[in-house]
Amino acid sequence: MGAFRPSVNPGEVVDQLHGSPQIEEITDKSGGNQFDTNIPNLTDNELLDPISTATGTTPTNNTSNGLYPFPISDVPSLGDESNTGDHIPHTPVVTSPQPSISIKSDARHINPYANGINGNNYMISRYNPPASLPYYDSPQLPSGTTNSNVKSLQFKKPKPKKLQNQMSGPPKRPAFVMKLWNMVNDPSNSKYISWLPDGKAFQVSDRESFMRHVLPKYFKHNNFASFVRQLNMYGWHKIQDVNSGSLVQGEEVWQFENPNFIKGKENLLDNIVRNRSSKEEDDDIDINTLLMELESMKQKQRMIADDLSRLVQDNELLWKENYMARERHKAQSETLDKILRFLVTLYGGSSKFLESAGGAPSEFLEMASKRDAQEQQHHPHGPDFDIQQQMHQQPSSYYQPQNGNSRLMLTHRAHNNGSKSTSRDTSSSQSIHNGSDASDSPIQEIRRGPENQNSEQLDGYKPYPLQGTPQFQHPLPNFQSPVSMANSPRSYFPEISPQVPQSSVPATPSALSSATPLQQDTDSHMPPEYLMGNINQQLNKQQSSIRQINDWISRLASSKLPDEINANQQPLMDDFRMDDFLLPQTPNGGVDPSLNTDDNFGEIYNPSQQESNESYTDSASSRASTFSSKKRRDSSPSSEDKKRIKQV
Amino acid sequence: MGAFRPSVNPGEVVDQLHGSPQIEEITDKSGGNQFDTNIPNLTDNELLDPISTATGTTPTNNTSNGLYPFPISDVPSLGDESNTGDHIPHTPVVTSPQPSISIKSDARHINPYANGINGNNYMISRYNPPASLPYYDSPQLPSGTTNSNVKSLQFKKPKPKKLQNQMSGPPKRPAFVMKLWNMVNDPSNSKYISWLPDGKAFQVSDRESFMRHVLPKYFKHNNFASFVRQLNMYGWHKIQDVNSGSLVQGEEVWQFENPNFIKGKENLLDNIVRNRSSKEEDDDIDINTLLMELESMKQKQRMIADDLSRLVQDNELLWKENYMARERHKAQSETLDKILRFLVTLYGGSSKFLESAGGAPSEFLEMASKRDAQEQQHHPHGPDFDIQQQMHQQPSSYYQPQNGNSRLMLTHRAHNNGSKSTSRDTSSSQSIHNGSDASDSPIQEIRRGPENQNSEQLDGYKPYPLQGTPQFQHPLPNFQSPVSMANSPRSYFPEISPQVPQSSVPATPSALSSATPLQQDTDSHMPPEYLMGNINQQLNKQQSSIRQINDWISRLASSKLPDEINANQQPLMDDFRMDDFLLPQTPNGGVDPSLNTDDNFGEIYNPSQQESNESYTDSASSRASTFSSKKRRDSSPSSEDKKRIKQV
DNA sequence: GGTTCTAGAACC
DNA sequence: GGTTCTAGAACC
Repeated sequence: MGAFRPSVNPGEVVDQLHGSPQIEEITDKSGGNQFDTNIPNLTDNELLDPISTATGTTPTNNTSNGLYPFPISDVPSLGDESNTGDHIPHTPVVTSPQPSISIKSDARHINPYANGINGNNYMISRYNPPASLPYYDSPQLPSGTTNSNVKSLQFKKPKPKKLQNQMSGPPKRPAFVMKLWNMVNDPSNSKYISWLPDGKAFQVSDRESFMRHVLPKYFKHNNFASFVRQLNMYGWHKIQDVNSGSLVQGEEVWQFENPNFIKGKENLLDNIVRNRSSKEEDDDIDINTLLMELESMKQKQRMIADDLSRLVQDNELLWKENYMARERHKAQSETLDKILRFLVTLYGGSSKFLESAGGAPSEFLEMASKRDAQEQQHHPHGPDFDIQQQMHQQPSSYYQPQNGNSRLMLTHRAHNNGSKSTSRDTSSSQSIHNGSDASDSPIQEIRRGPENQNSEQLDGYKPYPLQGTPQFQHPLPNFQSPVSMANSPRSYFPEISPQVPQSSVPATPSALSSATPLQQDTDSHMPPEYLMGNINQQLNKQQSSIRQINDWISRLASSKLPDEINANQQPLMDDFRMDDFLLPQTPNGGVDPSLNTDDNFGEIYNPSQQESNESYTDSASSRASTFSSKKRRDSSPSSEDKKRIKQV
Repeated sequence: MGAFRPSVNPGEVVDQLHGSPQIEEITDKSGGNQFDTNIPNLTDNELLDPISTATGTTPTNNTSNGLYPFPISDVPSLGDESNTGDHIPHTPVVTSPQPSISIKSDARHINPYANGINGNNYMISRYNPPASLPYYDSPQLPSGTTNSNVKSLQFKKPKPKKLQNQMSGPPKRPAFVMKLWNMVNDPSNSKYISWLPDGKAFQVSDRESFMRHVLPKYFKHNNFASFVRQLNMYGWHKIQDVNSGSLVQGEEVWQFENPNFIKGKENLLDNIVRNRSSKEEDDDIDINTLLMELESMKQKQRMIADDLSRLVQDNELLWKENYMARERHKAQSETLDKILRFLVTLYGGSSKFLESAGGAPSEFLEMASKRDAQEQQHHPHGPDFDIQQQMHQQPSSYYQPQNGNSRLMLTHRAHNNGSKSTSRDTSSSQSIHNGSDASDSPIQEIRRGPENQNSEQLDGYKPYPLQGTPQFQHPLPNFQSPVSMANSPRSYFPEISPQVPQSSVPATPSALSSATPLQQDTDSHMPPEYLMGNINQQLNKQQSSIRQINDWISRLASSKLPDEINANQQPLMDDFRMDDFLLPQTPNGGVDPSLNTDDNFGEIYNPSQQESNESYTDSASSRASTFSSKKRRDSSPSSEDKKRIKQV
């Protein structure tokens, strides 16, 4: 049952506020009155018939203990005028003998029985029932009614209503409810308080008389305001009386209704509960948990931001580190190629050597040049992999992996543009070989693509393009940029993550982003196994290349030398066997089976990569490992070894 | 002036609540009274002398327009009993002629004038003044008084009090305040409302008479409750009367005080302001901004966590990538060393070559073996660098950088333990050279330390220890662990960040950590320039090593061949000049000056690292770059070159 | 800003 | 849970 909101013209609503019932009170005049107003006094009829309530609470005649200072025994002496008492003492609960007007209305808080000029002249109640109140679930509540009490609506968790029926024993009804129930149903009070004809509300016809004659019988006070406070506390609401101010009949009424306080339906009283105070748990945890949650989140956010900052710095360094590792690798590869080519130049002319080696060095070189191109096809994303949409900031610049070796490699120009200051700042520490700048130039690539024609100017560099693949020409963003992933070079390496979302951190942290983040729905992270597979593939390729080089060297060493030095080669090869270098051997001369695993790291990692002069001495080690100490002694360029080689 | 809290014994406090003044009201009886109570009626003396208020509002005799339904003209007909009117109409403002008891007290909210039994029997006011109210800044407020109204205390920003004195014109005082001021100061109302003797409060002696005779003259209502509501709204507070219930004198009093409502001090009225409603801006923004801020922070935190997760994955991959790049580099270095050693083996015996080359290869190798040890001293943290306290999870296992090349290198065993499944899962894709497992074993290190004796079993591997430096034997934590930095391998590389805090993200996100995070105070991030400097140093070392190798090869090539093939070498060297391989040259044969920058990336990066078969053809490129096409043609192992070499 | 109905809060 | 003082909220 909700508050009825009749759609009357507001202009037609007569202001009846000042004719509405007012609060009155009994004033104890037994001690004398120094003022000139005469307070009517009452007979003691009603006070001699206290009605026991559900809790059995009745007023006591205790005036001296201070707990109930209002003396019941004083009431009879309050005045000298008797009520025109027509009430029936101690009759059982019956329906109100009041004249009944058979107007039926669902409009609660509206008094249809007020003797007003216009029965349709409704007064709109000011009470906006909170949505959480269980007795305000009525669809009659106009949709336009909004409750702006944010605290009570938004922060109070709806409490599960405890079902009284499932409790053992009779339901415990609040004392006030039972007092009121008895009060209204007692015919002896019908002059002062009575049911409305429809039995859905009660009215207090004369506050003053009610206060004096009825209230003290049930409560420890005769304060009408306290009575109203209790009514409100238990869910009653005043019905605005449209005609209470007209005073045509001279009747002022206070009418209260409660959807669970219906004449004759005592069981409904079980639904009447005292409105819980906001003090008990709800409000406190609401506001305090909010505060704590906010503070906790702020702290966590700071810590996450710190982690993020560290990670960003790590990442920045790692990208650079990777880039330079690639460069080192490349430089070494070039050196290797150069050496090989030099050896080929030395021995390549020997057709006899090539045949005896089982393969032409030129073939190897040719194949080696192809190996990265072959690796290209192992990439899950081909050259046509579409990452354009990820690059709307720099739509025409992205890194296209061109071979396995340069998978994470940044271009020179891009890197220079992105972190020029960093590299320049630290370049002062590198001048170890200064004074010979011209000779300090790095090793240059031998094989060059046809388009690398302007590499003499650094900024004009263009990478060698694969056919049909766009080039990576634009600078990378500055690595120094803090949290945002948008500036991460990750987006330039689509083979790591095919879906690189833009930065999800809003630019203005204080702005509550009404737009939902875009990347939340899909987990774009690449499984590490995938990338590790790539890396391992590259590693395998790399190892196979090295293996081939060593194999070639081995064949070169074991086979006949070129024609020019062919005559004396045999003694050398008897003593210097390249297999000793290339294959790990057990002490008994066999191949170490423990090294023949498919573990990549086991294959490539050499734990004894220690730089020490002792490793070149015979007293270095006696361990029976891959190489026997004898073999190691043989491999060291000792004078003895050189001597034997020289014998060739 | 705050609420006074006398420290009386609570047991001595007499409950006077029910003897306190009550709310009363005028009931219009002009239309007849159907009830049996007699309401005293009033004379119309007072109503004929309306006092104009500050706003000039006076009740009108309008009974028909509905705006002021209480008819003033009806009042004279209300009753038949006259007040014992001793008031002076329209006299100027004078002090109350009431009998004055010269009790002076600072105890506000306490009625010292109540004719009680015990003047010290104070009633404690229930009003806890909010701290934000400007008129409750009194130090008299007991410190033990706590206000649990969190909303009003914690979330309402203190509004700067607008200074009325700085406004132009006379201060605008609220109408209610002026009405009350006039009301209390009008001697004609002294019977009903008057100053207390000390002039710091006023009292309403007889509510009923006051409501009937005074209120309508100033307000649009005769509702005492509304009057009290206004009083509360403007900062008045009821003074608890200890003797109001004793009724010894029969006098009931409603006494209200306001620190800025003092008899004779009209200027204080400027300080009386209506209590701002919580509806206006403050409460709404307080609670709504809190909600919005919370939601915004949650959203941002989700997004930051996503970024963090991505970065962690990136980092994980990059660490592995770096590790394997190190391995590749090492394997290449070993290959290079092997080739060189082979060459030394081939040619080292020739003392003539060594002398002509200007340096012994063994010297180079020796020096090369020292170079990383030399780099070791460039590390800012020596072997004694204390990172033990960062490793309390694995206190005895950390990575000690042993040389520059392995700066980021993980140990084999550690890596295997950490990500064994990953490497195993992807190892199936590497069996390109399967069928020859024994021969597929990786290249082994030639130089071995004395302690690498059990490397035939992979798990028993021990790295070669530097003297006095602890070994890195324990496995690294799993890289898969999500956000926490504690599991980052970063802590194993102290040269990157000397202070690696433990994870700052609490394990239980919902727990509001009372402990402050440890790492917040100091920015432990390493400047990138520092690490870049290290990297550049390594790069320089690496480059210088390669330079030396090339230099050595160049000398080797340009010098006389070993004795055995010495006779025919000269024609080869005339055509095959290693300098062409090693130094970038301009088309005119000079060294390309554009490459002689101190830019590290420019030094090491070779943009034309494209693997293509075309790079071996003469038609590959015509760019005038580091190598002329002629030189490139020369460098390719063409049959012509071989032929020339063969001529040697 | 005023009036009314209702709820909050403190104390009993 | 009851009583009292005060404040909130809606409407005027």
